[in-house]
Amino acid sequence: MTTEAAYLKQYDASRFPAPLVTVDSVLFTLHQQALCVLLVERAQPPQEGRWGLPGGFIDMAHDDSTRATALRKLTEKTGISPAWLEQLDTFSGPDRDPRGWSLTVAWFALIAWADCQPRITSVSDARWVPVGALGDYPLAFDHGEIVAAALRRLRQKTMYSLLPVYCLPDTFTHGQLQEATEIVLGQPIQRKSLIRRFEASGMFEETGESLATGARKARLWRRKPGVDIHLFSRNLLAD
Amino acid sequence: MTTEAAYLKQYDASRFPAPLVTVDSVLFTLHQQALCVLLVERAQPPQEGRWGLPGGFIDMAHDDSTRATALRKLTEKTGISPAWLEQLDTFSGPDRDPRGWSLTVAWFALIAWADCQPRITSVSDARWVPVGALGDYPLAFDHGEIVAAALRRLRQKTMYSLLPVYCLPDTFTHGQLQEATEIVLGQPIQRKSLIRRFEASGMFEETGESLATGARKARLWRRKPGVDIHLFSRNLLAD
DNA sequence: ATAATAGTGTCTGTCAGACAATATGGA
DNA sequence: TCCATATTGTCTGACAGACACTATTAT
Repeated sequence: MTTEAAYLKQYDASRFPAPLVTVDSVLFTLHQQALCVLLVERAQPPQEGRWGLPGGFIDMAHDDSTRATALRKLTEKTGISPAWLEQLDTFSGPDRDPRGWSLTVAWFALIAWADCQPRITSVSDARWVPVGALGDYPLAFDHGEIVAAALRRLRQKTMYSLLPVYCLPDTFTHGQLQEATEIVLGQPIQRKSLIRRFEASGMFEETGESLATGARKARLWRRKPGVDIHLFSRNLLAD
Repeated sequence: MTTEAAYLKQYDASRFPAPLVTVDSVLFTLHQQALCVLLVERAQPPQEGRWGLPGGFIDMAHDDSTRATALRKLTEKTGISPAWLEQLDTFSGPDRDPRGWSLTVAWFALIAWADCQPRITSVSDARWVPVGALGDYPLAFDHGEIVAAALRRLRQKTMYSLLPVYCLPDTFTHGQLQEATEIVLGQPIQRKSLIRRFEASGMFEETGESLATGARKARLWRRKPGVDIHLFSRNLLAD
């Protein structure tokens, strides 16, 4: 038996103290002109009754990675996979969870409201909360900080990509993307600048359909399958 | 006793299986016109004899966060704190470590070669490896992937900030920053563009001294204390 | 003086901001 | 037709790329 094999045979991870590891996600969507985040009411201690991010422990028997854990937990709540999912950061320390030294891997996700609305309303412990109304929800642990970090990431990335499309349904108009972008950034943007980027990105194709929202019909677009997000070399709203 | 307090009293984290958690850092520096990464030869199994990133387990009695773990491990090897330290990503899964389901929090760090060189040469198991020579070093676990991710982060961020200054000594010249930037990006940049950004960043002040490297003396600069890194709204080398 | 490196001036190209002009479709 | 919204045209400004030009210092 090699040294390596002998070592592994006698190795017992449970002999060492380990931090409490969780995976939490900040899932955003857009609904009624507001940026919303998915919160879950905690049914068990610790912090029973407070609101928190959807997440939980890694299921080592089934999860391939913390991404899988995040997806599993989000799918339980929304019924579908988010259109966008990226790792945000980790948050750790001896005091953030009363059970002891803990570490959470935080993920940042986007989804179209229409795609998961039926499931959310049927899950009574989950709720979409407009980010402006977060003050009314006492958040568990350091989840407020995590949401704040996710918001910064979303806003920063919206400056140099068309990330808000991942909050829109499969087909959408320029106007919907403009509205989504303005809600995320919290200020109006130049439609012309957006459309220039939209063309330059190479990410989209026309469906041939069009949508009458108010006056003139607007063309409908979809994301080209298999095409990655385009990052621009300049920011919007550079000031 | 409240429900919460009762719950915490009976809670025993060790009853639940937990992933193996480590903290690893990718520390870069510049030396002899090359971008180098600090590697450590593994003295213990698993993967004894292979090279890996400096890192290890969280010391829950002393580390306030995984940042503290990263700093502690880096300081052991280099003798000083890195000039730049940010979280890179986490890497996790059942197969990346032979001991079982594991998760590593990866940090990305920069330091000036002169600031830690004496210590490194005296620590026989640590070595600066030029990134071009990484092929000669069989890396443990998925540390090759982690280094690749750190390199992408470094190069991307160099496009919209003056991040390579954190690889320079306390005082430095425009020429040294240009050289550092060119080594990181792997291609020449316009000195004029760099100096325009240097001025606009507001991050630096003259020392009053100057340095004769070859011909005309160059002014020496230092980072203004307490001033954060400046992010530009456009990339260099946008193409 | 010459060479070599430091530092400046300035023109061009790209793309975001601004907003005017035109197109379309329903009432 | 008229209005609201969609879409396009085009001018301006900021800033990176390019490169010529001037300044300084060791030899």
